[in-house]
Amino acid sequence: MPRRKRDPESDIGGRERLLAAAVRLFGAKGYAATTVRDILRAAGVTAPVLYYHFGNKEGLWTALVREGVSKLSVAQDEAMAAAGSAVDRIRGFCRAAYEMRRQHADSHRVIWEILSGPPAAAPRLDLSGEGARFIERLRALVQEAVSSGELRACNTLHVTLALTACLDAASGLRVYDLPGSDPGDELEGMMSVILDGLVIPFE
Amino acid sequence: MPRRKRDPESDIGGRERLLAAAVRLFGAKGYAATTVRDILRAAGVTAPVLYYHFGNKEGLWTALVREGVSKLSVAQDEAMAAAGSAVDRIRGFCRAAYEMRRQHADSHRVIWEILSGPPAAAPRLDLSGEGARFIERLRALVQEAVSSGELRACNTLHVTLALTACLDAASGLRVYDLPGSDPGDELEGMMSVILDGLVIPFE
DNA sequence: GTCTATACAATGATAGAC
DNA sequence: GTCTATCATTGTATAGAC
Repeated sequence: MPRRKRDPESDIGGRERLLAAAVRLFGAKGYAATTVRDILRAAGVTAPVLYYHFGNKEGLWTALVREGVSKLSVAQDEAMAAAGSAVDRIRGFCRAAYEMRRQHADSHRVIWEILSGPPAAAPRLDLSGEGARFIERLRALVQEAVSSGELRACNTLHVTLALTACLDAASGLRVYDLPGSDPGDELEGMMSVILDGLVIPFE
Repeated sequence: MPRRKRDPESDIGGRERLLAAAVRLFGAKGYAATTVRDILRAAGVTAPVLYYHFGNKEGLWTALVREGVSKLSVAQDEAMAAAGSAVDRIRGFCRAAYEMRRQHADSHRVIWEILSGPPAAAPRLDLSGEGARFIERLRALVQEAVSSGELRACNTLHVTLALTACLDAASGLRVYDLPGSDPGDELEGMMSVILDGLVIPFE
């Protein structure tokens, strides 16, 4: 029977305590600015617990990123299976990705640091496969909308990249934030700018 | 007559040497991962030079950001004064911003770390004024295109934000980079997706 | 304005008991 | 698996000579 020392109600293991604390701190301060001591204090454990479970600071970071990537990719699978018109599914796909990023904001920021931060700021983890997979999936939906005649002929790659750019902009929480604006509304508006311009008008 | 010790051809002062070295390192590794020792070694000066000119590490960072912001905003002023149709000027404005970011990639990454990086990764410097100014300028061009009848009526804010999102995506050097793709071409393509959809068609 | 030399706190990590 | 205690290294920053 495990000891119960710091948290009377739920006695989760040190491993999980560390992961939970680390994602918050790495998400708020980035890899380099987050110290092992910070994490230990926030998790309420001592140093050997971290080094026993993860080997070192980088091991904890790596475990965290893997966990985050798998969580965020779940939203993709669900959104792909949705019903509705192709354009509706494009919107739903982006919306789902946006909501997932909001819900797991810390995980998203950790991944975002790898993707968009300085090249050598954090341990290098190759996430290009995940990024490419996201693009491919969204592009398939765009292609579907063109094939079905919902959208007019266009460069599907550029449409996909533009949609992704808008999604990333809405997901990034502080860039260009204007007073009294809601990122969710902005995402809807930006998607409309792109998609409405491609809808085949009534003759 | 100043001493000439490390650099036979151009004997610039320690202050400039530090700024040049720091922008490279901060751009490559971010604020926290870049150590004062790194900078000193790269600049070929000793510690007191840094602390004499900038007070501390954060002072050097701050000076660097201010320098970068003013450099990057020059491109805006020039692009605003350009001739051509409103749509051409929108494209030119984004193109100029993109080129400026490429040319001063390190400065851009330093600023980008503040705008899109983890909230507490680097010393907080309020750049919201610069961001808002950029949005306002681009939006004025979009509004002009609508007023002149080049573009159909639309939500100018959302169009502006979408354009900015595409610009930022193309400027971010590693996010979703696909094999054999050129960010400059992608920017052109994404701008076309947005603007061509808004062009008023011939009846 | 720049150097040599150094102070001193914070960092990531480990040994060994339990 | 987790604790106490500690280490070696690296971090930012300064004193004082020139």
